[in-house]
Amino acid sequence: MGHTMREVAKRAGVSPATVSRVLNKTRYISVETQRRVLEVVRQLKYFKNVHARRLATGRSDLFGLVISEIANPYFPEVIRGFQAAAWDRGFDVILCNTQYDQARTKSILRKLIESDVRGVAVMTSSIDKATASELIDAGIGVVFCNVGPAGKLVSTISIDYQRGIEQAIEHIVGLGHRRAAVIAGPGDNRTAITIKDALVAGLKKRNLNPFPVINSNYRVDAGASAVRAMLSTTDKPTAIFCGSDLIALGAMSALEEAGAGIPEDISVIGIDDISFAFLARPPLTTIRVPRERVGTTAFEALDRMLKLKRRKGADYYLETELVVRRSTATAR
Amino acid sequence: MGHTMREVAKRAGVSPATVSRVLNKTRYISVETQRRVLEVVRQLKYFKNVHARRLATGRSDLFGLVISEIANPYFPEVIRGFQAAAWDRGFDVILCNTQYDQARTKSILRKLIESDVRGVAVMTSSIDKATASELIDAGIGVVFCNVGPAGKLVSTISIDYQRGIEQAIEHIVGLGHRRAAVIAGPGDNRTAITIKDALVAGLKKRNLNPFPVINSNYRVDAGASAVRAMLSTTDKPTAIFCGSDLIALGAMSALEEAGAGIPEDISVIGIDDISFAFLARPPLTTIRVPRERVGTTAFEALDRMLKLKRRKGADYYLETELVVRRSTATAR
DNA sequence: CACAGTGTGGAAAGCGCTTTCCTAACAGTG
DNA sequence: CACTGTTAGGAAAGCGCTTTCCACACTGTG
Repeated sequence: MGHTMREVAKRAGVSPATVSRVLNKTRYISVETQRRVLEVVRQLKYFKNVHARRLATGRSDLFGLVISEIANPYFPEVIRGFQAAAWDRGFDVILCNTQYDQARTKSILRKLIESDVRGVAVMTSSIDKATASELIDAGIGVVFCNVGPAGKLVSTISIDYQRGIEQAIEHIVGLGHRRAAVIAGPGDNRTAITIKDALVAGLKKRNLNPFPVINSNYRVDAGASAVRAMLSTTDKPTAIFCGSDLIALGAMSALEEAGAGIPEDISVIGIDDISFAFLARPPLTTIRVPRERVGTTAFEALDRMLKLKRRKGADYYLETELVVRRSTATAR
Repeated sequence: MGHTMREVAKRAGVSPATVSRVLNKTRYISVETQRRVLEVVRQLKYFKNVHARRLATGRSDLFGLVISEIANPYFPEVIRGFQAAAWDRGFDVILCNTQYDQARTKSILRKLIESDVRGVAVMTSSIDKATASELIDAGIGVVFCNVGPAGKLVSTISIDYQRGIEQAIEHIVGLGHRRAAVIAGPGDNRTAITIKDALVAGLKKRNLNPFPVINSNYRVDAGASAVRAMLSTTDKPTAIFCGSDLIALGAMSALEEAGAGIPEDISVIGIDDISFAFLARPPLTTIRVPRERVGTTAFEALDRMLKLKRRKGADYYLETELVVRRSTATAR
């Protein structure tokens, strides 16, 4: 469709090599020749072909970012962070949603390998160890973000929920609550389990033996149905810890429907601090996860790992912290 | 890094051509030969190189999707729709955020051309006609989604806000409201202007002369400050039309802070029906934009246009409809 | 038996770039 | 003046695939 370098070279009266060198500034070319070449490039509206370039250089400037579902409000900031970090260093990113679908995930992985990406950041638990090793075998750097197995050759980003959860429980205990419930995320999700365990352990440590944990999924209506189930029992909690902000928002809407006041009757705490958390009514008290930094850190982890001659994974930890808003108050 | 087709061919005792044909099912190859080739492919964990392929075939299987900001909740479903449609037909998509930055937009455009994408869907108003024509000159299909100029060689997707807005105004009038305000989106945004004009015209037609329109931006706190300004005047509206759900959510939170009941004192209506609209409290009455269909339609528009030998843009219209929830009620 | 048709596979010419050598011209040095 | 260096640029060999053209071996037909 477009023009080729050879055409540009001919019109400028130079060799393709020279054109390449001018365009990539890869060697000094006399000012006059440069001018001629650039002039022709402008006239012809020439753009170099990235596929040919990648083939010739033998290395790609691509990174993959694998998430589960783009509509999940957890991801946008992560994506932004990752992309920004990659762009800053002249790399491009291929964004892939698994949509929680195994077959699709397989085919995504294949595409990433075929695209010869340098590294991929995996943000979804739907990739298992075997699948990941395909990447590693292909010489591709891998970083798992709060999912999946650590390993000699993969880096990991771990979100330390511990601290935020500690703060949250202290906050709630300090407000005089004695009966707390936990609505956890899906039972097959590593992050959800970690959070649930931390919550339960923390509550037990302070002798607030938690209500039976309710597992839900991350869909927006999951929190709602969990709450409806909870309210149908006689013994009601005065505080609810939710495995994500989405669950918390669902819970809040069900609580309101049931006529329970937040925070007068029941306090609600979420996790993530998605952008809507502070727009909720009342604004949601939540444990903030530094999502944009998850993205940038993931990229940097890859970048660093790939620079090592003897490749070796590293582990990164990111802190969480409690953000107190108005969905929590003294127990009545 | 990986193996090449030649290596596979040698180990399987065939020619590279045969390997290519087996892998792409591009010609019948005897079952026995196929088996041998595939066996070697498995042994070697061979993956074909997509850059070489694209270079050899001379056409790419890539489409570009240009949005402004991935954290804007309007986009995720659009992206999902576009990606899904592309994947279904074996194409890949390059997702680009302009972040409202001109320089960045320039460089994105260049990258898309260099990547030899077949078409690009533009969902942000930060690309002007001149820039778009660079794409067209490069033989790339272009579709504008509710932004930018129509033209001989570009297709457009237009969201028909008219109908939804009609319904919304009727709804509000039917509830007995006589004093309505409009908080519009940014004044330099084509969509925002369209919506504002339609709202104002509709209100005037029914003799509800609207309050002075307040322009805001799409940031989440814009609605809030608009409301604060509005409430400081003596004459208060009983209904507020917001240029987007985000603005509406901001408005609601400011109204609550100011002690105004929704919907008892003031009804609020948004536009978009983002996924959080129904989680708001009260759940937001809003004009739904079929976002996923915007994405799929955009892709189909490109696909169709590119199939024409004599390329020619077409225009597509997508309907909106009112979704009544609980943020609107009879005027008091 | 000659011939066309068909089914299976190989040879080789690119695709549009990058990059390694080379070369020619010129300047600087002892 | 012979030499070494340096500087600006060209020739050409790929990068790893696809695809056209060709060839060979069969089969079936008149």
